[in-house]
Amino acid sequence: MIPFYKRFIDRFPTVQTLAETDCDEVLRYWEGLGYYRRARQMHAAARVITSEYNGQFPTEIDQVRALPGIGRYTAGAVLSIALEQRHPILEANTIRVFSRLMMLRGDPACSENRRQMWEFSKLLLPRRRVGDFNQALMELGSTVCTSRDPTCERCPIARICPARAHGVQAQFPEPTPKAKTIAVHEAAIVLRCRRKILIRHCQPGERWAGLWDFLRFELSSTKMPLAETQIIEQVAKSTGLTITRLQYLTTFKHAVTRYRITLTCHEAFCTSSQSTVPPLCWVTQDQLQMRPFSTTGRKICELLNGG
DNA sequence: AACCCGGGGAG
DNA sequence: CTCCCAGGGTT
Repeated sequence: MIPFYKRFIDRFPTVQTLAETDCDEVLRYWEGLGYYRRARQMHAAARVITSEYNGQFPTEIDQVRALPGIGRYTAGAVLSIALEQRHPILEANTIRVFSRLMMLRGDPACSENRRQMWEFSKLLLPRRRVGDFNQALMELGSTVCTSRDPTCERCPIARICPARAHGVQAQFPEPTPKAKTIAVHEAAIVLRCRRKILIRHCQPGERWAGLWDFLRFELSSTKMPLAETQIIEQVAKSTGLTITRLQYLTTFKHAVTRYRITLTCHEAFCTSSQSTVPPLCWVTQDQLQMRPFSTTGRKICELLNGG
């Protein structure tokens, strides 16, 4: 994380720098971190701060919360830590601490329990050093009041913890019922024409919006040659281009939220590059490194470069 | 209120 | 492999 942070701050030292940069460039510096929406939202927020607040980060909680990508937690954290304003926070670490201090039954993620924990966090809030207090709560959850095997012997508030008093700290927080995983098969196609490769700008609402990707489709079957037939059809349908040769490259497995994706990568060739319009774009192999890709997209780029 | 998003580190 | 993570937005 630290190298990413340093590189990012070096390139975008101020809100103004961030605001005047293309989103593509910002995403390139974010590439590999995941949560790409956050990069786009931070970029959008920088533009709001420049246009609406004369480049000065707002100090009213409602103004801060109205910024793209900033919700109740982030607004409270920024204003309490940076400006010593008296706002509570609630996030993964403090949820765990509170679930033990409150002996909270049921899924801590459910809305009623969330509401109760926000109320609890308000009650706990000190009059002074709110920022330190909020950070200390998170640090306590991160280093002492841990998810598995909390070290209560080292906990500064063990004496007021009812879960500890009853010796039931291991029963909290109760596990969130987890959605079962779904197996998905996808195909990525590196489509070549002369010296160019076809890539696609992922659109708003799609996964990896704002990033670039190779042609990618969901497959109903991985059985050859049925998959090949699907690929040829899908390429024709989405680009109007006709594949003259299709070759298997490799297979990646990766997980996205509850999906377990098996991605089979192919190389394909066509003789005409006509009638391809945005969001499609033909680029040379060298130009691939200028564009932000998801991690799987970048793996395919590395494959092409002989990685 | 339910659901969506990404990837890496730890165990 | 599973669990976990300094959440917010959309529907």
